[in-house]
Amino acid sequence: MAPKVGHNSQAGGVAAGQLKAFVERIERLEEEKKVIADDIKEVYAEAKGNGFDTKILKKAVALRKKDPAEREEEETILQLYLQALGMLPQEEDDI
Amino acid sequence: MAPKVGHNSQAGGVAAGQLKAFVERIERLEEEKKVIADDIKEVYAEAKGNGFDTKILKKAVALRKKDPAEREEEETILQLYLQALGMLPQEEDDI
Amino acid sequence: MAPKVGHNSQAGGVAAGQLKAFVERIERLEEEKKVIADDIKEVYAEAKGNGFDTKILKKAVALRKKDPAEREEEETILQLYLQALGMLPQEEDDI
Amino acid sequence: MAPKVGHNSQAGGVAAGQLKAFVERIERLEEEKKVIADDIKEVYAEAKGNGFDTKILKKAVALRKKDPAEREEEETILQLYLQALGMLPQEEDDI
DNA sequence: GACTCTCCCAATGTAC
DNA sequence: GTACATTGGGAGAGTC
Repeated sequence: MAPKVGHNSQAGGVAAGQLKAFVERIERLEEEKKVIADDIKEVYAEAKGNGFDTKILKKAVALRKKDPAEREEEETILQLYLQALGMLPQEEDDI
Repeated sequence: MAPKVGHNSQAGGVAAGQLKAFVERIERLEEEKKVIADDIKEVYAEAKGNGFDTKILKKAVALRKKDPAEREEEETILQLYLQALGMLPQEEDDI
Repeated sequence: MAPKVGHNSQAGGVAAGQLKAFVERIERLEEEKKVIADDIKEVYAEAKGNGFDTKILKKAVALRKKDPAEREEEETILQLYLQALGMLPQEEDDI
Repeated sequence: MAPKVGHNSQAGGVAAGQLKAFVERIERLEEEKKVIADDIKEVYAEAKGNGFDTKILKKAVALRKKDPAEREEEETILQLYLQALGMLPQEEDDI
């Protein structure tokens, strides 16, 4: 007789039915995700069509996600580093 | 007199209202996307909890997206290369 | 009196000299890295010019890095999954 | 008689010797690249040990690569956007 | 109290 | 050149 395996058999030790279920859930979700990703692209394209700079727009969106305090902190340190590296117009009050 | 700017003024040349609208649409969509991405992670975690190997599961999902013919083709060429590099158990019909 | 700062002064609390040294070391190394990365691209291009498939060649190189045993293991599990998903030509010994 | 193939035989249509040569060149270069990448990490680690903020240090290094004029331009536009989004301390001269 | 282990983010590398 | 996916590193929590 052939191996007695049901529709949820574990042929080779793998629960095929369960695996399929997982894979299908993942695929469904990934599809949804792709739709949304495309929507986002569309918005950027539309913004671009209205004269906005996509690259910088993305930066602005990214900055919005950050905690303002933390952002401030980082910016301050960055300015210090840039200054130390001579990458900023010299400090006027030191002249 | 202060610059005469309306609610959709272009202070500094930027249409603030329009920009905000774009940014908010993007943020809303990104939120949705994040929710789904989290859902996907959950499914993988659940699969892992059921004994499946996450990394390999991802590979399987990726393979499913590919055209079978193309996949076959690639696999064939890869086997050729691996053989040429001596990375395969020797060809039996050559022994 | 003005702050007494030497050539390694910590204007703003940052040791400028030290920072510059770090940055310059990093930049030098990144340059070297870029040169090598370009060399690698050239080799792939040359291989392509000799009829090899770049994409698959990269896969072969990647596989070479892996421990053979581990690779075998992963491949085995993947096959199990693919079989459970009905993505493999049917098992002959089950027919 | 066995297939008459020389040391550079094209068993299966693949020039094994040539392929090996390419792969070995690539691997050698990738090794070198890895060494340098590790060196870079070390420098960052050392900088961190000296009190520098790695994340921001990376930003500074990245900024250095950019053309100053372009950088300035981008920064200006970004500020416009942030202002339009109300993410900047309000313009004093407008109060 | 330290150490491991896991989870998350960032960064690199790859595919389109 | 851009966008995705994967990998590696860092941080944080739980355990011994």
